[in-house]
Order: sequence, then structure tokens, then C-alpha cells
Amino acid sequence: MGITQRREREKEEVRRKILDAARALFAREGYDHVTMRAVADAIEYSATTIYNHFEDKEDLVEALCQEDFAQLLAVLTETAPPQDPVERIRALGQAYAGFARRYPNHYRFMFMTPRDEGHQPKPDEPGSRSFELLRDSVKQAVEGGRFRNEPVDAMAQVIWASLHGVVALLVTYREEQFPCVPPAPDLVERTIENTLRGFSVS
Amino acid sequence: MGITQRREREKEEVRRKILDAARALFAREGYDHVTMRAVADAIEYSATTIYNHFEDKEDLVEALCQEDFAQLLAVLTETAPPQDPVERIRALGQAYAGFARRYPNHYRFMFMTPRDEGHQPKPDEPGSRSFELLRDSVKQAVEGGRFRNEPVDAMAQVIWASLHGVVALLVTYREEQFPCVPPAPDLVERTIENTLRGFSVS
DNA sequence: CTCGCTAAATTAACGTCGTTAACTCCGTGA
DNA sequence: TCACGGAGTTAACGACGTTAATTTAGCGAG
Repeated sequence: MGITQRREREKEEVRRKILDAARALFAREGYDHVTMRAVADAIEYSATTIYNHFEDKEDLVEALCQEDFAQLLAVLTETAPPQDPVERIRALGQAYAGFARRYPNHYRFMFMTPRDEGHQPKPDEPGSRSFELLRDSVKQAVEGGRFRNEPVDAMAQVIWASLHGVVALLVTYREEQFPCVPPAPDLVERTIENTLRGFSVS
Repeated sequence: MGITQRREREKEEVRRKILDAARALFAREGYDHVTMRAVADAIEYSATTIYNHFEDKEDLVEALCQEDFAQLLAVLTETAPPQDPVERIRALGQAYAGFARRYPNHYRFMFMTPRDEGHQPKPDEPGSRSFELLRDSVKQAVEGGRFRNEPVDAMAQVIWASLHGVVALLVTYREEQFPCVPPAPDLVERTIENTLRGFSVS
């Protein structure tokens, strides 16, 4: 009686194929330039088959996005985290920036594309978990007297925002497209350092 | 013999109508959701007329974008700039953030949309001029001993990046869509303050 | 006055996109 | 053996950006 199970497994395989093909195309071309037909072509199915596995294009990309958040969380946790909380925030920032620059199109959709109105992240989702990593480190930095005594959530958000800003610019603009002057080669590091310095007790 | 001049003036009027209608729609709906046909409908012309005035949709939005950069520059310069350089950076940041939050769809296209590969800003363009305002203030802050003695361009970029980060997040996500915790109500101010504090001499 | 030219505007159409409807095919269970 | 259900396909719809062909209007030259 494992028939329906085999059916489900086969269906899951096709779903995986779609997701993998979509991710490859998506990482190379970006959301707009990836068509449902192109994804279908890549796995040698007809375009309408995708609609047996996903509601629509947004649903497909949303599923992709969830996996990307999981991968980001993996990147943030895989390297042995330093004991020192400030050092750990530094490492988290570097890993975060590395992920963003390695997968700019994914980053664009994860953090630079408006979400559906109804959608809101649950506490156990990888996205929230990633932020918790940062928040916990900030909390420890405060408790250890390394950071100023300000609201932990707000400080974590400021750090995230500042870091997001620099990678968002680098993901969006080519070097020669920066206004006035090209980006400093160590702009990411400088932003991380300045943000940490701002919160550190002298 | 002012005939050709009148002709040009009339043509310019239509161009203005297109730009104004496009801006209104664009500010409300965002780039993707504004169609050439909708713009044409709004000014009661046929869609193809737009192509007598603009190369294509990207050219139209690019022209719009140039005007928006000019308006941003106006916003940044209209209020009397404080004498104190650090205070001036603060005021610039507040004005910049205010612009972004008042015109989120414009901000999205100005600073969050990849540019054509060939395009690169000229030094006298409003975009570059705006950045120069910030850079000059940073330079004065350094010379006045208010800021650390680090490369001025890099510091200005860090400030811009950090500020961009916070407004980009606020422009992209609704309050309930932030991971884990909703955004601190004064997140913009906190980000500005922390960034300035990071560069200030103790 | 009229003819022909120029240029702006329009209508019609093309190719592509996301998506839906109708149909085919096939393994399964009665 | 046969009806069922679901995965997959083909065909098609409506909307989009854009282009080609056509119309229209105003001006100068004969």
C-alpha cells in the first residue's frame, strides 16, 4: 500500500527539479528575467506543469526564498562562532555580507523585494532565527559591558540596517556607477567597524 | 519664423504631460505595475505616442529618475544648513530619510534598481552633487577635529550606506514583516546617531 | 490655391509573458 | 474490464512592451 507514498515521492522529485532549475536561472538572471517557460524548458517539462506544484510564479519564488533563508542561516552558523560577543557580531556581519555578494539576485529578492501584504515571518523561520543570532550576541555584548546600555532590539536592528545598506548598494550598483567616487574597496569592513564602534563603550 | 520654436514648445508640453502622469502613477503603483498604456490613458493619448518622446519604458523612467534626483538635491539644500558640520550631516540624513519615506517608489528606483551597464553618473548631476554635500560636511568635520582622521570619501560612503540601509528596509518591509521584532519607532534616528558616534572623536 | 513634404498621432499587429481551460494519458481500485 | 483521479500536455486568453503601416495636420513652394 506504499503506492500513494511513491506517488508523493515522485511528485516531490518534480518539485525539487523545478526548484533547482528555477534557482539556477534565478541566480543568474534575476526575478524579472526568469520566465516560467524557461524554468520548464530547463527540466524538459511543459510550462503548465509548474502550476501543478506551485500556485503561481510568486509562490515558486517564495518557496525558493524560504530555502535561501535556510541557507543564509546555515552560513551564519556553520563557522565556529567566536566566544567574544563583539567578535561574533563581526563574524556574523562578514558571513552575511559574503552571502549577499555571492548570491546578489537571491539577496535582492530576500531583502529588497516587498512581500505580500498578508505574509509575516514566524518566530521559528530561518529569517527570524538569523536575526536572533545577532540579537543574542548584542544582548551578551551589553551584559558583558562591551556595548552601551541601550535597547537590545533597536541596536540589533541598527546593526542589521547599516550592514544591509552597504551590501544593498554593492549589489545594486557597479563600481563605476557610484556617485562621485567609486566605493572604497573595504567598504563592508569599514561599515561593520563603524557600526560596532558606535555601540561600543569607549 | 517662430514656427519651429512653437512646434518644439508644443512637443515639450506633451513630454511634460507624459512625465507628470507617469510620475503620479509611478509614485502610487511602482515601476512594474505602471504600464505604458496606463500612462497614455491618463493624458488621453494613445500608447504609441510616448515612443515619439522616449526611447522605451526604461528611458521614460530614467528621465523621471533624473528629475527625482534633482528634487532630492533640492530637499537637501532648501532648509538652512546648520553651521556645525556634524549637525549638518544629521540634518542631511533626516532630510534624506524624509524624502525616501515620502516617495518610497521613487526611492526604490533611484537607489534600489540596477542601472544600465553603460550608464554612469556625471560629476555635475544632482545625484553626485547630493553626495558631495555629505562629503564636504564630512571633510569639515575631520578638519574641525570632530571626526576621526580617516579617508573622507570612505567615511561619507559608510554614512550614506548605513542611512540607505535603514530607509531601504523601511521602504521594503511593513512593520509586521520585520523578522522577530517590529522596527524601533526611531530606527532612523538611532542609525544616524550611531553612525555619527562611530566616526566622532570621543 | 494647391500640391507635396514633414512630423506627430493613431490603429493594427507582433512576440512574449503569466496563467487558465480543455483534453490526453496512464496507473490504480472496484 | 472499466470508471476514476491526477499528472502532463496543447491551445488559448488577456495584458504587456514595442514596431510597422497608416492617417492627419500644418507649413512652404510652385
